[in-house]
Amino acid sequence: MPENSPKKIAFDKFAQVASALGSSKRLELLEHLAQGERSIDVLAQLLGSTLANTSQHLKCLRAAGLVSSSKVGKYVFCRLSGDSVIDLISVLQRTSEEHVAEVKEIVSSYFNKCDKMESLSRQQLIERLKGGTVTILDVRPEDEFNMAHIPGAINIPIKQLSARLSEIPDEQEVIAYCRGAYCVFAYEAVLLLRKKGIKARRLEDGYPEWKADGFPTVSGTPEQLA
Amino acid sequence: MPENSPKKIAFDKFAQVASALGSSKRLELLEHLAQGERSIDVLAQLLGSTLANTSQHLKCLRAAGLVSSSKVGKYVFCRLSGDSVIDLISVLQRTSEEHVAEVKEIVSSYFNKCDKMESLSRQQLIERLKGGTVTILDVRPEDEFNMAHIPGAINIPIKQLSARLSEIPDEQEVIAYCRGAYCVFAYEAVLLLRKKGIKARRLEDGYPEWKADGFPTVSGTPEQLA
DNA sequence: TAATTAATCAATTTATTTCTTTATTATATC
DNA sequence: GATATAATAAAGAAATAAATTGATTAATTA
Repeated sequence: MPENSPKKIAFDKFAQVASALGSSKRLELLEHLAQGERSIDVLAQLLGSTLANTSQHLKCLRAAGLVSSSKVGKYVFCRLSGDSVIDLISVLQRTSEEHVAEVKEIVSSYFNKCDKMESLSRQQLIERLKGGTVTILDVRPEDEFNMAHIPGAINIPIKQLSARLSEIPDEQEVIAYCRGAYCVFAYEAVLLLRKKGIKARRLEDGYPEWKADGFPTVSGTPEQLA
Repeated sequence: MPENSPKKIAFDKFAQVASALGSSKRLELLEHLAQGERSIDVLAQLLGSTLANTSQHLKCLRAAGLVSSSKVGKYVFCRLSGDSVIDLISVLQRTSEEHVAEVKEIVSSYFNKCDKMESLSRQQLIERLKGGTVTILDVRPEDEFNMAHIPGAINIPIKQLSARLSEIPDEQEVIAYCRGAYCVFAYEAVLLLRKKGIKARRLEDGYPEWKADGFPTVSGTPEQLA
């Protein structure tokens, strides 16, 4: 490929974007940002990394165009550059699941172990909702729920779930979701609920994919708890 | 993220797959493989790299599950693990185009310069074909055309195009395609044809995307010219 | 059987990444 | 104005990746 050809320049940029996705830490950052915007400070805490390190990773994501940011007071708030970033991550995950034996193994042995009757697709959930016989359970932390969630969902963070079982309506199947297809919260929730005799299934993806697909969402005041 | 959690393992794998895409050389390899299977020897020549170097890059792509291979005689033939690999690359390119200013700039100033009246989508081409008033021109090298191409297409490699203009039917618009959305062959073909007074446009993608989308293709005997 | 060729392996050098530490800048608060 | 805090920048150490070279392994051909 000629060194200064437009194709070479474009391919180098594609490679830069792919490289930005080539770190599990950055993928985790993107997963958090997919829930809503956050300050770098908070992201660092969520990752359990230093502020400097987190700042560097975000610099890389910004250089790749995947994340944008703006300063408000002394905080820099970061967000995904657009919903297509969620699509990209989603396709990356699905392609990996299809072609990488280890991922396939993890998914089938872990994420679907309790889900022999398969998890529910977004479209299936929509149809169930028309019947009105479903409880949508958002098991993410409260602040993520407050930023935005699926309409009609109730929020019980996974850590409080066993203590707050009484809040779940009787006689209805529960559909649990969390941060994404590979987030374990919803999986754990389904396990717990079934142990308690409650009929429960996992939504196949999480909030970000729901939003990126153009389905309706409810956004609360983004209590940007910095 | 806990070190040995299934999520961490999965994310590490996702990162490995993304990293495999994080090199313009490997992206170029994938582009060639998207046309059909090839021996490592031939791939090395196409890239202008050494055999050892190419072998190493392919090792990386195989480890990421994106490429598979099998030995026939003394040749190792490589191919994409599946059409979803084309989808992944496609989404990577489109997301980059959307969010990276440099790519957007290249695309608009280079790939669309002669295409103010926009390039044709796959679906649009299908509809045009029903009218029967279109010449589909495949400007890839002959061996790539022979491996597989869009039904009804005629093949004139870009290098021979100016000498073989007489083979193009009169009075019909020409739709040119090549290896992908960022391959310059089709662009150059359209430029040349228009200069000669022939009505011509670019297909927005290339052969790989056509195939990955499930549209019909014609596969010739894979003359594996090793 | 010897020689050739495709591919991999192994070792080396060079270049990039990643993470940590320390210093600096900007904003907010005391 | 002094101090605390969020973020970046800069510099260094450790780990990882890339390209080159030479040796090794198969399969083919002479």
